[in-house]
Amino acid sequence: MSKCEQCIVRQFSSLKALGKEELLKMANCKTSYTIKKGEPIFEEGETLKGVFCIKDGVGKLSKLSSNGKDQIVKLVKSGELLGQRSMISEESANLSAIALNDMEVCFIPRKEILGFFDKNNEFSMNVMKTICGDLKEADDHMVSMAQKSVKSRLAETLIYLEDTFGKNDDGSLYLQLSREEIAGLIGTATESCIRLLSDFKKLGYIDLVGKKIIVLKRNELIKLSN
Amino acid sequence: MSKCEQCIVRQFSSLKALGKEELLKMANCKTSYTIKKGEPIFEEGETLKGVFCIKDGVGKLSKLSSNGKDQIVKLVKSGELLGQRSMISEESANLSAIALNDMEVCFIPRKEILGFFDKNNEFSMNVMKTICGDLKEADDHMVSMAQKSVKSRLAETLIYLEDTFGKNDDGSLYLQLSREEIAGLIGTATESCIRLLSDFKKLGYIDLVGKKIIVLKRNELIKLSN
DNA sequence: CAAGAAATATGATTTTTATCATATAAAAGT
DNA sequence: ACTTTTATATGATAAAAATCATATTTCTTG
Repeated sequence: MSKCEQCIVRQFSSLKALGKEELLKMANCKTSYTIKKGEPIFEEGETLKGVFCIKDGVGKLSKLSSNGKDQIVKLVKSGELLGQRSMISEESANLSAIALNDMEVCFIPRKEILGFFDKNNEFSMNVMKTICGDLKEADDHMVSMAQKSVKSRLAETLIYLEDTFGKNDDGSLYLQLSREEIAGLIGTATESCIRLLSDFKKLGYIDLVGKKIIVLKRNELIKLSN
Repeated sequence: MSKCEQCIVRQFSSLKALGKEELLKMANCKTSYTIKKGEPIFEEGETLKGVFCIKDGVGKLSKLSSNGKDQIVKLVKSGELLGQRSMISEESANLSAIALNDMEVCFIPRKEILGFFDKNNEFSMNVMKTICGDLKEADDHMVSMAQKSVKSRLAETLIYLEDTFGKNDDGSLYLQLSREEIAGLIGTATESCIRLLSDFKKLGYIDLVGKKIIVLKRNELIKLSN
């Protein structure tokens, strides 16, 4: 069993507020495991028995719409906690969390987390700030969805993917999503997404090499995203 | 100066967790005032010096999109607190709050609110739960925006307005919004909104009497909203 | 490595939605 | 009460996006 005390990703999450004793106690009751690409950490409607701390990998939080399409609400990466909202609201999960590549996560039981809320005010404040950040993002995302064209949203998303997950040595976006996933992220039909990527390529804004996407003219994409 | 202790709407907000002493102290430092229809409580980008407790009336939280249109993110009514997010995140307001009819609000200074966070754990938990609720709503709203047609969203919104703000004696929706505001709520062009309302009327689902909207076939609207 | 499956790509067409134009009705100011 | 302004309504058209069809490419798996 690895020690939470030495875990680097903890520093990036609300858990950074925990003291030595709390960390030792947490290390004793946590379970860490691997989730394969495409597999769920939890699914919409599920009752969560604790929170998940992402040690490595990237996942998507998505919701199935009544038209059968999967809308990606948020992408999550190492350092983030999943399931906080369900702990606080005492409700089942509103979104499904699915691994986009192989992930390593730690599960921390509900009881432990609620204890931190009670005793550690800094932890509570950190969680609150995270959720407030999520709310701001969600509101902004909503306005984008409602007011911007699919083309703008695609441009915006490519910039977001570059800024958030970085690039490989060959300049391609580190996070490789399928066209369907990109479509789910911007809220459009897969074909429309593919078509617009082709358009961007023809304009010389990006290059497509297999599944890889290389941003060539960042500034043009930024212009389009408004 | 009215006493917070006897204020009914307090019971519906996070402030219900406050004790007698805290209420007396708050009553001393709060300012209550009236906001006329159409006037702002605060605007996007503004630095808030406290939170606003809505005593009476309805307001909209909206954001100006880069295309010049106003997207309504949320409607707020009596009992709700505004500006909590800004207090916690220590950021300027992400949304504008504008009165949809004459409103009465109380302003509670930042310092006072932060004190409650420090000392009153129940209050903190209440605020957290509220924000978690907002986040869930925002996520759901986002999926609607991205995946549903304008027609579905309009039907959904009419049902929401009926359920949330009720009806007048003549059966018309209590909250009278302009067509432009309804359009801002569902994220579409004003003309499209007007046209669809006319369609619904022709189908016999609603009736339009001037600005008033009367829901006639609730079930048909619910069907449409999926 | 070949065959089948899945993902990507592109064309053709339809549906949805926005935009522009203009008419009519309601509200507000003088 | 009448003019001006603003909101609502509707038609015509254009643009955006979805859908259906069908290649082509890439990935799997025996």
